[in-house]
Amino acid sequence: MVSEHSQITQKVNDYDLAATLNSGQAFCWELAGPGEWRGWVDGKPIRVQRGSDCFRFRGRGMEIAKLSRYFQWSEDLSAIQRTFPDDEWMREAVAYSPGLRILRQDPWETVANFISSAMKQVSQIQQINRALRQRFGREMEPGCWSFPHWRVLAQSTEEMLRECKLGFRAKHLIVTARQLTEGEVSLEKIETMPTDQAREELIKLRGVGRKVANCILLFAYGRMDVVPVDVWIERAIRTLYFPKKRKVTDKRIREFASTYFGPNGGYAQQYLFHWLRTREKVAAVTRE
DNA sequence: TGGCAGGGGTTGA
DNA sequence: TCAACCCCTGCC
Repeated sequence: MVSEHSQITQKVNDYDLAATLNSGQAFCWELAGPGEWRGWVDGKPIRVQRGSDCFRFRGRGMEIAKLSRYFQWSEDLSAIQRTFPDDEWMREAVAYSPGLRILRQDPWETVANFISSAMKQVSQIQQINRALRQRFGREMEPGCWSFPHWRVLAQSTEEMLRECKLGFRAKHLIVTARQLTEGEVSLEKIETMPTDQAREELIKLRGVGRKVANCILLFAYGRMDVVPVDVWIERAIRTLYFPKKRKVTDKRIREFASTYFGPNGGYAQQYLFHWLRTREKVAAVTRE
């Protein structure tokens, strides 16, 4: 028996859905219509639309607890923002998209996405996510394929993964899928580990280095103090916070990132990242 | 239309 | 510390 589509309306405050879904943390969302997004929560295809003070969800078998955990609308955003450093750049980044949130995503899909992300742009990571679903996932609704379990990818071949536009990352993803299948690393156990230990554990996975591990900790395990330093954040820290110093080592940048932005540094980083990326796009479009 | 540089990172020497 | 990895995109 196929359950019917249902609808859930949830009141939300301070939530910029577009910025949140489009800020390089999740790769399974696409615009389905004006203000309506199509994507996945808890392995189920859903649609979400922003009303004036609410979200309207449509889908089959949705659970409010799962939606709440994924979208994190209960987090007190202004309390989080109050922990950010009070400087000109942070103020500008927060003012640019004040309702930007950090989602709580499925660990495995986050691992796979960020292994795929090495030297890739957001749109390309989205393409890979889609290709993996179509090639290896289950069709839950016409045109909607679930993200494949690691056991499925572990049984595939590097060649098959390369057909999903993974390039040299295909090797990394298939080895990681096999490591998980063999129980070499447990994504479930990481949930309760202290952050440093969790990071070491994630780095055991092939294709996961420090930056990718930090993304996984922030976007899948809710470790809000973890700041992934990618080239955007590195560039931002160099130009915004060390404008006069010529030689600032990478180590110094990482140390600065992990202390300066405070107990919710990962959140702060996401505001800077989104502001820099889209501001540049806006500048490119409006350039005379 | 085609050639070319370069990219949100990791690995292994 | 640095080249190699693969391929898509944007630019000329």
